[in-house]
Amino acid sequence: MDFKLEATAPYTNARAGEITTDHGKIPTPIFMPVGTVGSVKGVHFRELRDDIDAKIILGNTYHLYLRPGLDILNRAGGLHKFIGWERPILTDSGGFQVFSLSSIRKLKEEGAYFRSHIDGSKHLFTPEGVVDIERTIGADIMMALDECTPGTADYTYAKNSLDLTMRWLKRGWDRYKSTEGLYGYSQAYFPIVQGCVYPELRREAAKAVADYGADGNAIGGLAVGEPTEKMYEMIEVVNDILPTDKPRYLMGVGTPANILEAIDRGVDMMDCVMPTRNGRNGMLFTRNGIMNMRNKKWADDFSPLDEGGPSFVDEVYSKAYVRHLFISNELLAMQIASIHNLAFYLWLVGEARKHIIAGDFAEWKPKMVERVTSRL
RNA sequence: GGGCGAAUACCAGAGUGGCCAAAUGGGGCAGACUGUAAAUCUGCUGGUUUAUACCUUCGGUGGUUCGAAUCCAUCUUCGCCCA
Repeated sequence: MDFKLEATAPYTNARAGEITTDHGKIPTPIFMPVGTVGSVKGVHFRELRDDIDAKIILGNTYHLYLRPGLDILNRAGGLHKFIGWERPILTDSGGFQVFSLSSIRKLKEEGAYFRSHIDGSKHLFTPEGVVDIERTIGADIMMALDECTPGTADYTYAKNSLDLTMRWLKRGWDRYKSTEGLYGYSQAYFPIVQGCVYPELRREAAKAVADYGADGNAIGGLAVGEPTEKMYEMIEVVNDILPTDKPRYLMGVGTPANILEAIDRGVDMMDCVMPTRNGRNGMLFTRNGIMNMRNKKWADDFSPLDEGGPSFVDEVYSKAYVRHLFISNELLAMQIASIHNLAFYLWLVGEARKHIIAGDFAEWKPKMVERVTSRL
């Protein structure tokens, strides 16, 4: 994997660049749709590629390990072949499941013990084991196993949690360095900065992570319960230390405004379930603000879903029709919303990139933040 | 013409003397959702600008009772059965 920094916008830390992987190039800043179980929910790959123009998608180690399992993935020749997606894939390590499935997992020094949310069976995720799984999945970018510390953790918890994550990183990194990809292309391994909302922990983590000299570095444990301002502050603290010549990946963030603010602070890659999940639940993000498609006010609004928007669904379907589909609980509603939201997210980071290169990102961003946060 | 049964909030449908402004489901209105156990979850859904408060409601009318959606009489409408 290679990263080329192309431009930095004046008066900000926003950067434009390009990641090169064996499955293609990724312009940055970039938003990565989440396809946890090998599917971006409700969206065909043709739409994802040709309409949304996603450059890279996510898969999840924990979910794919449980289903379909490593044997199937290995025999399929890796996840790309299994799902029919030829562009890059990044896999999360299961670190987020350490957070989100906290009721059915137990952390030990050796790793994270999970009970499967599917059948209750017991599984152990070690830093080394996760690398092996991600090798089998064949992700272009593999994430280190971490503990995604809750944003509300106290200092002692956060410190111990970070220390564990850093010990796990060493073990995962060693496994990564001593193994190779199974399918003939290279795989990168990104360490993750934790440290909750404590600047000194974040700095300590960022320095330690930077020392590995990985192909890219991630910021995790944000947008997990802490105030938004704290999140922005932590991004600044960490990006002050992470190398500028490597991509920075802010994990799991966020709203359109979060994304613009993160880009402003030097983040290059982001992912979030929001465009798909909130889309399925009737929420549309647009250049002009947020729409709840279930609201009565759209019932007789026959204007295009998002006139001049980046996806075909924005023009061919009316607001009234999409509201009708949501009210009727039709599958098509969720598909249209997911396509729209993802296309919008990709459009948004694409615009950010243009303005970074043009040099007027600092003027463009606040106006855009105001627009995307308003409610229609 | 006779017999039986039923009428409850937007719909369906519980409730059969006080704990009933009335279960539950649907529908409706709004909100939440951030490295996906999520096509999910939460609130509201008679009126009174707030309400553990008051007012008006359970087909109509009239009664019994301290008290009625619940008991009685009668009328109306609907359904089924017999002529």
